[in-house]
Amino acid sequence: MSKYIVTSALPYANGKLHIGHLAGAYLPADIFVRFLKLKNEDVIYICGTDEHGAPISIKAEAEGVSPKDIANRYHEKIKEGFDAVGIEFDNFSGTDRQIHYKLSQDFFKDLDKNGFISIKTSKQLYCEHDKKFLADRYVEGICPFCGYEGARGDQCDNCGKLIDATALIEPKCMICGNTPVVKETTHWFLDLPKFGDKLKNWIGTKSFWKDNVHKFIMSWLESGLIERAITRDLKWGIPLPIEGNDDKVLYVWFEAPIGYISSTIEWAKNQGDDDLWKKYWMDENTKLIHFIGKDNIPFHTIIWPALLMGQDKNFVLPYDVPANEYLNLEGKQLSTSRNWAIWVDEIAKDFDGEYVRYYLAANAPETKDSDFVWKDFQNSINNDLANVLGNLANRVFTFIAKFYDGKISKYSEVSDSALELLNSAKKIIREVETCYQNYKVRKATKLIIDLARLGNKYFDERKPWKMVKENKEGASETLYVCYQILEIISILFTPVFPKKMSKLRASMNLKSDFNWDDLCTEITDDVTIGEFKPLFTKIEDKEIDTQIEKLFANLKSKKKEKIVHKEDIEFDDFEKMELRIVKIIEVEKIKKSKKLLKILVDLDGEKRTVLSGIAKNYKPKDLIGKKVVMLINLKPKKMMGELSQGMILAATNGDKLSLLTLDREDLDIGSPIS
RNA sequence: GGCGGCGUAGCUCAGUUGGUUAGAGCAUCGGAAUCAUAAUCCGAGUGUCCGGGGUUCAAGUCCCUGCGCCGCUACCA
Repeated sequence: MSKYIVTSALPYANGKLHIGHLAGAYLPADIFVRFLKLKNEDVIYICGTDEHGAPISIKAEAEGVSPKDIANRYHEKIKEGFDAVGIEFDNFSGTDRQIHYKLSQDFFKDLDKNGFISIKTSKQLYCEHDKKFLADRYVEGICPFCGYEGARGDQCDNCGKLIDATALIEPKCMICGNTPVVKETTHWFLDLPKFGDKLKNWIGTKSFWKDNVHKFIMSWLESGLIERAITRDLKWGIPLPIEGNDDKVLYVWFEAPIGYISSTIEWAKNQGDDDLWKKYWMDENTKLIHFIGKDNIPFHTIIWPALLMGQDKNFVLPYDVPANEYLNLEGKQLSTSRNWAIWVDEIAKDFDGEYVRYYLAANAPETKDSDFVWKDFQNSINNDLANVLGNLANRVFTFIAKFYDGKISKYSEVSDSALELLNSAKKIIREVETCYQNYKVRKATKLIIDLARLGNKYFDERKPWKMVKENKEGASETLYVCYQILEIISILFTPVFPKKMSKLRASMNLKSDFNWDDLCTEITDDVTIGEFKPLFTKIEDKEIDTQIEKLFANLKSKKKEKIVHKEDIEFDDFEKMELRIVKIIEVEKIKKSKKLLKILVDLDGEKRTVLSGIAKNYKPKDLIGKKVVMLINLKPKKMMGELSQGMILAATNGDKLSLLTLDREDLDIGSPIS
């Protein structure tokens, strides 16, 4: 028997969980693990929060608490979210614990000793007031690309581009507000290219990996591996284990995946056997399976395996990395910043957590992005669960109670239709098993609901309500067979509905200690049913309408961004700008660009070429003849091989854009603006 | 522009290595039934499988091309 370590991506401890997280990395893993446990496999399910990095320490400083407080707070919130929907880890740790510190430092030391670490100096922003390097989010300034004022040191929130902090215009230290200086700093790099061949060979053995994962890795490998910095100038994190460098910490992406191991070590200690973790991590037969979202593919298939390969200890390498695609919400991509999301704790408050499990399982983004649609959520629950499965259970139970005082016996003769049904059930059992084994949760749920449909069909065909009047014995066969079908479903659906199915089994007076093999043994005893209440209650239209309203209300409330005023300027400053009316005479698209238009304008005889990023909002032919406002004396700039001599003014709001035009057409070209 | 993905019934999607008359659920219409949470069951379907070309005895599936949409990326003076 092989052992399994199943992990889900470590959630970052500075925010809550939303349904996209669940659908991608947690629910599929949880279902897989519950399935393996049903099969009595030796499996541990490991996770924990990722607690270091700049965003957490910045939030901490903003709130005047310690980073640890932030990490602890969200660790608890995230855990509550998981509990609410029944995601059950064998261990849920965090990366700010001693075990993890030591292990991460050991990882670094081994890599260093084995020649996989190099040192480089580079330029970074340094605040002389706070005496520290301003990594990533510790600095804000004007985005060199879009001009957005709140751009961070690593990325601009407005245009989404990655930024080299030294390129920021008017950078400001987030702590004191002073202007930082550019200073050299030293960083340690992981020499990824040295692992190139080894990685290629290893990945070559992974032909069974999901197609999307394989494609992603190959394009990464082909574009060439580069050395990657694994240290940061921060206080919050795991200190670099090299003397005299206590101002450096290991970068989160380096240490976070090590959390899978340290969480397992913690688990072993809790089990009272400190070395137990080695039996999993150091056995080459262990199947290490990482469930992640698609954004995590390179880390888990290239960098993390490289880290493992560079160790003295023989750690097992990932066996499989089933990466899921994204879950959209009502047709649009989930977005935390725009508040376009459904939070796990909130949905679990309004609906049964297992409804959420079912819907997300039935719509898992396994091969492509899928969509969470509230109306569809309601439909799935009401039709599949309440009407099909719930009703099957309900009609069988009430029938047995009503006509047989809650007790029926094994039938003596089996009808053809019963045989047919039981054979279909056997086939479905095999198919469901294959699906679970291959992370195909979506198909598994569909198959099980199909079985419930077959049950209803069989019940209708046999018409026990009629037969019971003439041949009570014969009618009991139908009930007995349906009872068997329900028993099968109670096992098949346990990975998805652990609670509901155990409730169902309790009503059926079935043993609470059961496993997958029980699917092969037919019940032959008399059965007595217990107390029964409907398994699934329907979701009313009103409830869904409320949710939809809430969703859009959130969106609106977030859309209103505060207007941040700029510093006052002198009239002279304004006078410096030469703004004039120009007429557009020729427009053509720049082939290589989606947004840029090349515009030729007439400035009272003089002609100028301007590039403008308005191709998404205006068609070239609609622009010709328009009189617009242009900044004339802006320094010319080359873009996409063309020289732009000025800037056409436009108002923007999100995707909307409008050129500034005149409300009196008779004004001359070249008229100044003042 | 580069890389990747997608385009199948009104809607959400299945469609394995090319192989009979292209499927499921929902919604719609008609019927049966009354054990059951008005639940269930049966029947009816509607399709230029995005367009065009090609390979093949055979294409939703493979190749080329055009269009449309999405994601990442570059671009936004």
